[in-house]
Amino acid sequence: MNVAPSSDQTAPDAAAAPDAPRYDFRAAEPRWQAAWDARECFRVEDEPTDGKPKYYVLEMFPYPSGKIHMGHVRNYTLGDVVARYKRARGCAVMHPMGWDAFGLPAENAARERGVHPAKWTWENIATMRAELQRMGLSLDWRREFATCDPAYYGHQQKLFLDFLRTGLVERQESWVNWDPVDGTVLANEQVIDGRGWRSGALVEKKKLSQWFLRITKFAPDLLAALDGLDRWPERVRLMQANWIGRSEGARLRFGLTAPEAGMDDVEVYTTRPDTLFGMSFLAIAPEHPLAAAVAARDPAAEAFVAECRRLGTSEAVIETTEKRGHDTGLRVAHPFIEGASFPVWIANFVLMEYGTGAIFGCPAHDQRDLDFARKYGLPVPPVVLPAGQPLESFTLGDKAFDGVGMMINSGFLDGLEAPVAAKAAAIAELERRGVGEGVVNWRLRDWGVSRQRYWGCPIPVIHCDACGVVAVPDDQLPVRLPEDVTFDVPGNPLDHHPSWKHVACPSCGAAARRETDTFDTFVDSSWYFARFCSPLAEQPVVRGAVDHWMPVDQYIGGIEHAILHLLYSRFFTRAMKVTGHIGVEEPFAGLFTQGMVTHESYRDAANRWLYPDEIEKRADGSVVLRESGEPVQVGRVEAMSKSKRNTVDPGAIIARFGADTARWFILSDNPPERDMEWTEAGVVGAYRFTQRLFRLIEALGGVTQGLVPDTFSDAARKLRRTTHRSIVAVTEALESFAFNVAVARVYELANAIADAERAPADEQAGLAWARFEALETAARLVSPMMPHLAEEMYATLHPATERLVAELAWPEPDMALVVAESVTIAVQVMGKLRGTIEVAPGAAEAAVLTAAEASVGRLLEGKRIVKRVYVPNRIVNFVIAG
RNA sequence: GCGGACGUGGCGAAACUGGUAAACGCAUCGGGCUUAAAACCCGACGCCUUUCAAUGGCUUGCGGGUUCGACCCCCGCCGUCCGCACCA
Repeated sequence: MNVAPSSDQTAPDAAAAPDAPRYDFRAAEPRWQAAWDARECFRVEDEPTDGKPKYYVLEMFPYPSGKIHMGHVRNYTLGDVVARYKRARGCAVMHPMGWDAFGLPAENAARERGVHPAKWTWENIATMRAELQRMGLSLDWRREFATCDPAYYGHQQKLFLDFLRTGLVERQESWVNWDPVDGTVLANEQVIDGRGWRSGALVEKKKLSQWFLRITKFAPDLLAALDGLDRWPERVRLMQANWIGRSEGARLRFGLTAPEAGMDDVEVYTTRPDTLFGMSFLAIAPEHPLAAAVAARDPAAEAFVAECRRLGTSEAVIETTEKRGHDTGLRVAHPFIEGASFPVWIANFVLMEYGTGAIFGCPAHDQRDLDFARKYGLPVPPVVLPAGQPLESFTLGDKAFDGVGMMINSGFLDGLEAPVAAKAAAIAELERRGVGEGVVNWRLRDWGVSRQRYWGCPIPVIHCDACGVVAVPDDQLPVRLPEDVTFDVPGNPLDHHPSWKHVACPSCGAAARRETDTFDTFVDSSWYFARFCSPLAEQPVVRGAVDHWMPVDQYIGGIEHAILHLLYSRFFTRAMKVTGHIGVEEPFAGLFTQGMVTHESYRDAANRWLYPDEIEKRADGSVVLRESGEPVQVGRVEAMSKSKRNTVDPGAIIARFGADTARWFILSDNPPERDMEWTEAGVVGAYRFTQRLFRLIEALGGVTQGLVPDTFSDAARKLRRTTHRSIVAVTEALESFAFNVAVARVYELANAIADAERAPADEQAGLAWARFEALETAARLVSPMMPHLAEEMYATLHPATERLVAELAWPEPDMALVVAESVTIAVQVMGKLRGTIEVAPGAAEAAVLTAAEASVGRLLEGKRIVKRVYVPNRIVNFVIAG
């Protein structure tokens, strides 16, 4: 705390003090930002003709929630390093920024504080834009847009209508969380312990007719194409593959022993038809039509179904709730076992959305079924004997067996291997009997995009009693949100609006109603990357521009988007290809997912959360309240969140330490894919380094770079080797996203420069020149990370220059200087390190072995060398006997 | 519950393709500069045994395995975190 830049640093007397030369970020950062602006360093054209290779860097655009947070600082710093580095490498870099501006928080603000969502959003955008600009990001701000602007969402409506005409849109029914008191649909996050967050009312599932984008049409391709995304993290591809969830199994029909409400069988999907002989019951989802039929005549069943409805639609909640069921009294016949029948249960863990909404329960070989069977005392007949286990000793406890084994108690399947061989045999038999067939099933569901909300893009259709659903004609786009809405009544303001929804049918002219639902905000973010290529165009995208810039070469954002946003964007790009808007199928060629920013959390004696600003860390290690000196409990390090008050405001950090310091620290501490802990000590350390680098320049005493000297002292040669090795090392680190390593290499270079400052008098030959070279190199190597300081360093070294580091090419290493003069080889005996030897690089094997043997002679005395392992330039290992 | 990841000194971490574990930074300690403090500069710093010392022993969450050699590959545990379709 106490080493923060103090006010005296900018005070006139301190600035005049000859012994306190300081890099003044407060003056320098705005000055260099203005210089970049004036020279339009970061501008690129929609359809450039300069022949440079294109490189599109994009970070996930922010939701304008109020102020930027540290996650944004991390995200945009990472992207900016890439953008600046690639620019230096000769690419034409497109690096745009915009606003994911529709969403629930704006509506919450309207309801809680009476501020209009548009006003709230645009004010937030203005604040956050200014904050981002203070970070010194190399953005082409001319491309900025917000998704809540009709100039953006009107084009989105056009895309939707194109999808509609192409058969990529469908109306389907689906279940939503319904708050009966607020009369509104709730997001899963708004359902807390089964109750609406605002009203506290018990939430119910309700069926609504909604718009769906047919992402399932592309399921096979979305899965197969994952293989080609070789610059995506493996774990993201895995998560997507699991989400798409291709499975091979069987669909089969179980005949009811007595028909119910006109239904005489139940269709089931299973991935394990081989375990059919281990059936114990059949279970249907509470939303299944058969469940509704039973509930209509059985009050107990109705009560159970109603209770399940209160669970809401969250899969996580459904699957973690205790498994419960209700026996309907109905029975189904077994497809293979003559005369056998099984009870039909309604079960709260069966999902209507997956498969057919009905399963057959085989408790011995499925954990959920086993939990259910144990609870209700249903039989658990085993049909797969684990490989290598004797039949007599095989019993089932609380763990279902789902591994490889041999079929038993299974009629014609006995002796076959489960699951693969037995599965094929079971499907063949189902098909022969005509009661079922082998199918491929997908977990992926169509994408419901209807939201009963105001602050979103209106869905551009009109409902006419005569004509049905009619598309809004293109020339009437955009369908604009009305501004005069009120939030004092529950429900969707668009629906309450006195006039907005009442329109004439475009087809027959009769009185009709606008669709009052708006789009899921994921729609907005599913094509913004394409819009950035021609943000002012009259049509959604311009082929010349998207064909040039797409795909995004490097996309950067949080791991929390690993599935939905990325999958929707991949789908949308494919859909836009079908409708002719774009030529590529994959939007993001390269993906990097960053970790979260975390911080310690603090509470006072009464267990109330405290902001980091409210506490003070004393030298003795105690932590107290700044105001009162009362003790503070230091809690876990966890993700920054408003509720735990463990947030640090980037605006305040930048004001105190400067943008470069914030950028440097956020890059320096961990690998960017990992969570990082924001600490006061870390920022202060980064700040000190900015000053140190600048001091090293001033220590040169205004030397300018003359001709290359004829001779270099050992010290000068050593520094030059470090300089050129640093270029190689930093370049490699930046290329591989190891920014923390790049930072470490810069520290090493700075240490080497400081060492050179202290070289003795007889080592001065060429040393000043070498120091100049090292410092200029340092300025250029840090420029992607600390761009303002880099400019200031460069301008100080070259007082007459007009050039900006932002316009310079990346430094090239002199490889002749990089090669080592000698290498250290580890000498091991039996794999244990026993010594080291110095040899010339590439020395002959025999000579190295002789030297190695001599170096560990004692340990080899009286022993027989069985084997000599020799790895050039690395190790020698002697394996001995006796 | 299902799916995905992560685990190395006091702390954040580094370690190429299986080849000297701990680069670099933070914290701490010692010294210099200073009337003094801060800042700054120099040095030490994985753990253990030992009076000292190292050319000693141990060490990458835990337990096994493969290998001349394992943070890295394989098997089994433990712990922590993220996602689960209407938050963005």
